[in-house]
Amino acid sequence: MFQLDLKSRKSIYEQIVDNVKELIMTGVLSAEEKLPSVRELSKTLTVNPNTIQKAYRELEYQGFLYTIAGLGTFVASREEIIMDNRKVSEIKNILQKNIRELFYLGCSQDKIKSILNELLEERSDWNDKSK
Amino acid sequence: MFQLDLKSRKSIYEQIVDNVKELIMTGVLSAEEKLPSVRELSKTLTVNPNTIQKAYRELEYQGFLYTIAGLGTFVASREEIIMDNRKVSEIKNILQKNIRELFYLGCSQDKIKSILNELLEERSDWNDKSK
Amino acid sequence: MFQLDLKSRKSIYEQIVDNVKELIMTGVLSAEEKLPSVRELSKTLTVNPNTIQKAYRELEYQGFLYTIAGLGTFVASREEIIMDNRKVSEIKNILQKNIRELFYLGCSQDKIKSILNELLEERSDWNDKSK
Amino acid sequence: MFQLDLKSRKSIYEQIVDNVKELIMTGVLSAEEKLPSVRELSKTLTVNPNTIQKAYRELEYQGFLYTIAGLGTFVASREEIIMDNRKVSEIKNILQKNIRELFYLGCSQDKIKSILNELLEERSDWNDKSK
DNA sequence: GTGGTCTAGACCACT
DNA sequence: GTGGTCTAGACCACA
Repeated sequence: MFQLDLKSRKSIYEQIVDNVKELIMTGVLSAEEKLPSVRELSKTLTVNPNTIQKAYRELEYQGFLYTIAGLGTFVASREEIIMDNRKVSEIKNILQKNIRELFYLGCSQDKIKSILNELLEERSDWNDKSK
Repeated sequence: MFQLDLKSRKSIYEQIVDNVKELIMTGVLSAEEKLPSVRELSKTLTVNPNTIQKAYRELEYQGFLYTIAGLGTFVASREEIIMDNRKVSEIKNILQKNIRELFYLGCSQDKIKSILNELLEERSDWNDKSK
Repeated sequence: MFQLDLKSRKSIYEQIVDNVKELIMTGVLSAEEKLPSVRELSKTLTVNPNTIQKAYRELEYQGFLYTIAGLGTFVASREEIIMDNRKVSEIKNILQKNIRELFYLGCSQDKIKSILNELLEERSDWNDKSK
Repeated sequence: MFQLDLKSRKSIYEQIVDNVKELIMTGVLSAEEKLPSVRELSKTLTVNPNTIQKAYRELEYQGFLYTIAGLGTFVASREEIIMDNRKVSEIKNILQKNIRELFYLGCSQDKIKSILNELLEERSDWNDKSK
């Protein structure tokens, strides 16, 4: 499914959150699909079950997963995710900070534009895949 | 100089790092300018001096500041900051992740484009200021 | 009859209990009426029979249903339900807690009053229906 | 501060959440006030620190507390709490369910009204206290 | 000192 | 089998 980087300063559960989120957002995991059980993924990644559960719960809070106790954990359908304006402006701030940093590192405005366009194109790609 | 948001989940030292970086990148703090001393800023922000110390050290490590013992801490000139390709691609990853999330939250491609353009425009603004 | 919300954090058997209780209390199911058999409801809701069984048992315990072996499960007549003071004060506590929360969430006293009145009115409605 | 009921089917962390919420909503704990540290409360209640932390985190998610790592956990000011309509209608459902049950238990409409009024009055009481 | 993360392993309720 | 809770105890980063 994915691999952990134990050397990263990111905590394990955060890495799991990010990886699962990416799998969902790129369409590798599709709506209503069952995720590996807590114990199963715990074995696969050789990580404590509590850590997996923490990650799954965080993803639930963020609206990406839902859980049926006794049955398992599933990918939420995209319609369930509420267009949260606080979240959007939070992301905007992160983008702003990073674009500034790119500039300060010496990237020209054109280079930055081309980077952003590239990222937008890639978005279209996996958007098509999920069709 | 700037204000801290104690209710943020960001750690205090991280907020200081980000704020100082922003002041430098937007040209509010210009090259060779002296920063407030650790003790001074510690009083201004009513924050533990160790926390300021840690933030300054981090900024030094990232190349934004330099310290002369006995004199103080100063803003490094922009040329000192190496066009670091690892750093650039790291930022690219962050941008990618966040653009994906915007899309997944329900933003249309056009909306995302307009957000990015807005951020690029804003960049031009303070680019002019720093001239 | 009713639908389950698998994405709810409520357990399935609890949802069944609540739904059946509601149907009884609003008069949709009337006294002495036969409920679908465990197997039948299990098919309708595509839910494990054990889960239905557990819900029926709970409703029996609470006094809303009674079972005659070999015949089926039936709605108890309202007189069977004892005016249980412990139960009443328990509900009072729940109401108190939730009214407090409404207030704390920023609802004005008037708004809360109008909400409560609305709920009382609605009560009169289905009270009439059951006549 | 408060006591746990180990016999309750409510989980320990849930009891802590409810108790702290009540203390905040009744004004016993006021805005910006520091809560006992995780370890401290853990000793007071003779409960594992992880359990306390889980409760504090849940309260943070709900907007009642905020945390500064290394400093402690504090009561959020009421203005921070967003009037969440989903939450309000969720509470409305709970109220509805319980009012229905009161009626079904044999309470007259007048008795229910007087109960609700009593609860609204009590609200005014501690509202005054917090002035 | 504070909270944050993680492990190992146990027990419970629900499906 | 599934997730949910809890304990005991360790280690880390931050203030």
